Amino acid sequence: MKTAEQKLKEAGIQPTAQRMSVLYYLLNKANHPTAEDVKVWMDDNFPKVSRATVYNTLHTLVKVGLAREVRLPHSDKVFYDKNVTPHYHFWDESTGELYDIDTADVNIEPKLGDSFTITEVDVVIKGRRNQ
Amino acid sequence: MKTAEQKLKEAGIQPTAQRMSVLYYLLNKANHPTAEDVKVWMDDNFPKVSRATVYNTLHTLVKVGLAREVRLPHSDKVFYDKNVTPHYHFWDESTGELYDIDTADVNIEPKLGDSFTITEVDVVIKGRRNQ
DNA sequence: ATTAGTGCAAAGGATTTGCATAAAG
DNA sequence: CTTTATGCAAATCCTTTGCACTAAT
Repeated sequence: MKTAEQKLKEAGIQPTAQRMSVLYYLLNKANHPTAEDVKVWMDDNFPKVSRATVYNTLHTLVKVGLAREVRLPHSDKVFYDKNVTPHYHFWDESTGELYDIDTADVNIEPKLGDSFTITEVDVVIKGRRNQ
Repeated sequence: MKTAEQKLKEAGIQPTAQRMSVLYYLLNKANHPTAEDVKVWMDDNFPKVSRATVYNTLHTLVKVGLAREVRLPHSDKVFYDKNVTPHYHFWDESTGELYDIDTADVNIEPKLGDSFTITEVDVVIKGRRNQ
């Protein structure tokens, strides 16, 4: 398993201490964190980061393909997703937890006709995880 | 076809001039407007409204079931939808236009297993409208 | 008279920006 | 030394809040 440092190097950006920590958190500790979640974790686990660097870092990770931004129907905040492959989301409305759903687990057949060219399909399923 | 005034009365709220105008715009002129879109239109077509009243009115319309809030993957803003029945959205990424999609036009079969209870499925299809 | 609705200005939360300092190539 | 990254504070954007004023019931 690659380290955050390795991933940053492979992505062609400097593996600074801040970036390594943010990416480590995103990959190993967090579940779809917001920028504020990252900031809070960094404040507890890193000598010192500014909010600007947290935002800069997240944008950089998105730009180099190590993270994705996710906007969800239930919130105005932007969430960051370590899963950069196509997938859907399940949002547990009682806990607020967000789960990834494999595209294979949801069969989707849009019949929109020739006048529409589809480039992407976003799906968010709301509900509850039982028991 | 019912007037905005009739709809407001039937919804059990006072058909004030501001509310009638906002609802008229939403029903007959706008396509998924933001609060700011409403404000701009009101500034051009109504003697005087405050931003607070625009927001209050939109929230009220949502509360009484005459509108719905929509949050989309491409924007941080909240959009208001006159279509309060279940439906999906198509977002034209070259024009920014938003179209409603009938649920019948997208066959969706989630196979999530017994541990998930689904209450709602949100779908946003991105692409281009041809020609 | 009470309640409901409006307007204004101030406050709030999330994110971005400008610029100065620091670190890396 | 030239570029890249970080930090801070101020600014911006969207939305909400508090409170006074006005209009309905």
